[in-house]
Amino acid sequence: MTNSVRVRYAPSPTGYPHVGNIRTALFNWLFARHHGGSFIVRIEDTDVTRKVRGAVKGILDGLRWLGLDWDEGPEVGGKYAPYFQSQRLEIYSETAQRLISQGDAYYCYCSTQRLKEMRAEQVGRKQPPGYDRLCRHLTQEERAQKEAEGITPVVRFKTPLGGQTRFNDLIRGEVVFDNNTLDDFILLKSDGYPTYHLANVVDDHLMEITHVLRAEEWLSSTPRHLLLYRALGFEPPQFAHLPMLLGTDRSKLSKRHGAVSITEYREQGYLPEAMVNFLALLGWSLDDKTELMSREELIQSFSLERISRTAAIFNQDKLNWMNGVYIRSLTADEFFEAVEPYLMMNIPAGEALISSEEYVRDILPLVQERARTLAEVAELAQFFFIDQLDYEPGLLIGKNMSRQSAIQALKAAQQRLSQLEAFDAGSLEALLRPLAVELGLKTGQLFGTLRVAVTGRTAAPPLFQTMAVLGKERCLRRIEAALARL
RNA sequence: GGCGCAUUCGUCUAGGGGUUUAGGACACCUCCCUCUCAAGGAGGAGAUCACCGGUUCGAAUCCGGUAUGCGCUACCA
Repeated sequence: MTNSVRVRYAPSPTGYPHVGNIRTALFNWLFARHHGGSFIVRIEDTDVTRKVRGAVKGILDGLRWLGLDWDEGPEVGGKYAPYFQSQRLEIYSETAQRLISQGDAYYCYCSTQRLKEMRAEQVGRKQPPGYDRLCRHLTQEERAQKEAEGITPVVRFKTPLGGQTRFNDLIRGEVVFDNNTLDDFILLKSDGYPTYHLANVVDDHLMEITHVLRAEEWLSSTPRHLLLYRALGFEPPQFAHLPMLLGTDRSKLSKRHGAVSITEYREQGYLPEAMVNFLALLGWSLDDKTELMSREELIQSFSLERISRTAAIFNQDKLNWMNGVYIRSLTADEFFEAVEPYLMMNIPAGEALISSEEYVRDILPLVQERARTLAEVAELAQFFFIDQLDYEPGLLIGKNMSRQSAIQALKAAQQRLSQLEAFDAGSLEALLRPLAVELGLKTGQLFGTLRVAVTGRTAAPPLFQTMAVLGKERCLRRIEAALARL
């Protein structure tokens, strides 16, 4: 297949995998899969000072968790290896050398101190800050002089002084920049590492990337990249700048908006399918109503044309809703599998799981439709796992009930229940409903009192099923304990 | 400050000159179901389509300007 689509996800391992970043990965992946192309992961570890240990693993684990498999990249290798930019340093410095000898780049010896002062002065004069090109015209002697002083230079690109750079963004349409608003940006840092601009352009070319789908924050850098492609004689890929993801206050999504790392969402018990579905809808839509879509459906219907141009706010409420939908759609076995690790993290639930998986499996259907996250499950089912219920005794006395009537109700229930042979939901209902009438209570009153006695809560799964799962022993003991509290 | 991008219910969005009294979803409210909570069902409220001009018989949709927001303006990506 010729002209096959090749896209890449190029994260920088400077922290944990941010959902905004992962959304970019998702769009790239969907685009590649939709077109039967290749999805490549390339680690852009060119900033030694910001490198974070374990970040690469976090990113890859995040992709794996969401089911975003890559055709080339770390662990799987590929024709264009290596896929870590820190292992491709020679390529970049050779390219920089070539640019210098072509006259498209030059050494710059300016100190960070001078650069800082220059910028401060420019800002003070309300001038746009930017490199003043001092070293662009250094003579041979001046350069030799600087070298003799032992200054390690950086390499800067000779940005054309005039003209315009334009391109057709696949999402935003034609974008035009005047070259004179661009300064002579750095290609190679003094530590020998390339900047994003150089490494990105070189690798996208070498790895034969056909489409660059990246966040909007890169839009302003695109003319620099285009200028580089031209100087290098490379044919540029197509660009598509994705809308950004914002926090609830419309600023760039960050820590203070809550969870931002995909790892955190995983820990909180969001299902990967829900996460993929939700993230896909942030900046992309199929039509005016379709919202619930599987990975396959997303792949099939994904297209660049339907990506929106406006930044999107990450709506946690909607994610919660969607995750609940996905949780409810799970079969009993799938739900058990999914929730098991979360139960193990909760001490009483974990112990129950170890001592009787059957018991836990009986409990799960009662909480499945009430949980929005897997982490919530242990909390919702907590009363199934502990013996000492902790609740306000007053809760046993329902609306329009007296302490006396609550005691009377519990005693009567205790008495009847102890004689009940078949302790299943149907039998319990057949026994308890008439009992309410007998006691002159509304069903809601009797059941409410029993619910608190048996679960310690006013909101819980349906009473009869709950009691059936708890079993006769436990129910009677809890009623006894409730009586003691009144 | 300069440059760039954007602007439809609180939020995600549909819509791209007449089919729109601007549709859907989340959240919110009411009712139904009901032993509570969920889930489900039926409704409701919520957007003068940022603003001002222009083009047109007709504009949320096209054009211009303004405002606002965001991004870039690093030997960070």
